[in-house]
Amino acid sequence: MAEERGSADRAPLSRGRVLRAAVALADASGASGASGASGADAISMRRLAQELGVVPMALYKHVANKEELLDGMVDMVVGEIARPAPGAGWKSAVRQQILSARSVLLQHRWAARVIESRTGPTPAVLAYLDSVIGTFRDGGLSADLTHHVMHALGSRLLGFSQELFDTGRSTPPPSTPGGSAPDLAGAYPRVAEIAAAAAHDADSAVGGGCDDRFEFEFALDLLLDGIERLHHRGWTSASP
Amino acid sequence: MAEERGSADRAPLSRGRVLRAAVALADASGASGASGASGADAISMRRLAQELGVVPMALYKHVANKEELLDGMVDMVVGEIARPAPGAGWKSAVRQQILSARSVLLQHRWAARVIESRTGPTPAVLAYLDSVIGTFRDGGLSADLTHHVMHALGSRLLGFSQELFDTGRSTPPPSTPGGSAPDLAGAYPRVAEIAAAAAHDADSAVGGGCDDRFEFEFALDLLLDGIERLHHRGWTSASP
DNA sequence: CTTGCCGAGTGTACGCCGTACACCTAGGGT
DNA sequence: ACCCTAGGTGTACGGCGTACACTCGGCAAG
Repeated sequence: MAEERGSADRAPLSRGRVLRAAVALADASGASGASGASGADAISMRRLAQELGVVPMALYKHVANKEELLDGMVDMVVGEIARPAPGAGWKSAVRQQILSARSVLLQHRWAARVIESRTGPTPAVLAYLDSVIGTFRDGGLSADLTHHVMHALGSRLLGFSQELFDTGRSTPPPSTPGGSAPDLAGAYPRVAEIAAAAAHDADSAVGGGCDDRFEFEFALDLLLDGIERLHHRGWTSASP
Repeated sequence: MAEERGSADRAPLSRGRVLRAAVALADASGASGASGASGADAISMRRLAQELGVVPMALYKHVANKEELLDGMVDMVVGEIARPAPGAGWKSAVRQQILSARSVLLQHRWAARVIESRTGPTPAVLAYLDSVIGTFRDGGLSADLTHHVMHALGSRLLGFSQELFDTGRSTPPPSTPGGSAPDLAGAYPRVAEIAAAAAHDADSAVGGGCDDRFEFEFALDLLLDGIERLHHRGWTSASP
């Protein structure tokens, strides 16, 4: 069974193989040089079938439809998130867990958009949430507080940045691309001022954007610190 | 010019009319009864053209392509967000502003997904951000802190819930739809426990979901309180 | 060995999508 | 009278997801 030979690999095709190929295809299509859509757009049944050396309809013997394919891809990615080291307190355990989720998302840049497009939870996501909830509960947080805290963290639990526009790359999508740059500084002076504050230390980011990692941890710690305070205060759903 | 008559309105078609019709179409296609996709999926050039009694290609005389159409729709929705009452302090002003943004998003349920799909900022979004930044700065927050705070709030500024899966409606997307319900309670006991805590007070939500408004304000206040504390402490980018 | 089944892979076809391109046509400035 | 142009049209192309009928190979039952 462990025999997959030759150039045109004719391994018998299975749900696992389909899903793995789909993830690989999406990974490989990030910022494609030519001939292909990038990221999530690259995932089409036809393209995936071609990648597997198979006719498109063959895939439907292993996944019900494209939605289920995407669900499977999400589960595959979420399954990559490392489980936390058991020693630390709930706060640093959750922190570490979420940062680990973020690092997985950074390795699969298409995944954020795909996860956003899902309407219901997939098994791996539920298992992940279950584990995070366990960390909170074992840390002593009440079920009540934990419930609201899970909502408050929301997609950040999976490493989402929740940026408004995907960071970096600012200038020309809306108006004239060839014109000068009076737009930002002139029409939106406050935005310009704040954007200028981004140039504080050009250390981690590749190009002109903000320090994404710093921003992510800033927001995360803001939330975790707030949660800790509520916990110490014995917060419940009825409080001033 | 101000004469639009008759049943089959033959007003000359303009960018504004196209955009307005697109927003109306998307609004009307939320939870469609029959014959149509719901929400964001309902927005297709062909469908929109049909709605306007026109051939699809006619639209391209007023918008460059579908991306620009979506940008325009976003601007239209963001433009609906009420400007804040000028009296109050920065904290309640921002709070009120964000809740107002949320109420707009709730009136255009398709908008969240569309905004998420945009890659760059549109003019109305920039103007909105400019206004929020102004509130922070006028409230005395440093440019440095305001910068990070804007990142931390992220899409929540526009009223996004940032839920992991769009809330309510839990059960059957992943596994067998006809089976019993041992899945959740059995396989994910912590999730079940936390979900049970959702049944605290069934007041505001329509059906079985959580109290979305409460969750939203909980998270928002968690962030705003944290921001306030950092501000009072004189936080800067270098601090323990 | 024959027979029949059954599941994996195939081929064709449909309806939808965005949009490039050539065309027409009515209205207005010269 | 002229042509120019802006706005609307018709046709067509390539890509998408997927329904449906099929073929073909291996395998259990007879």
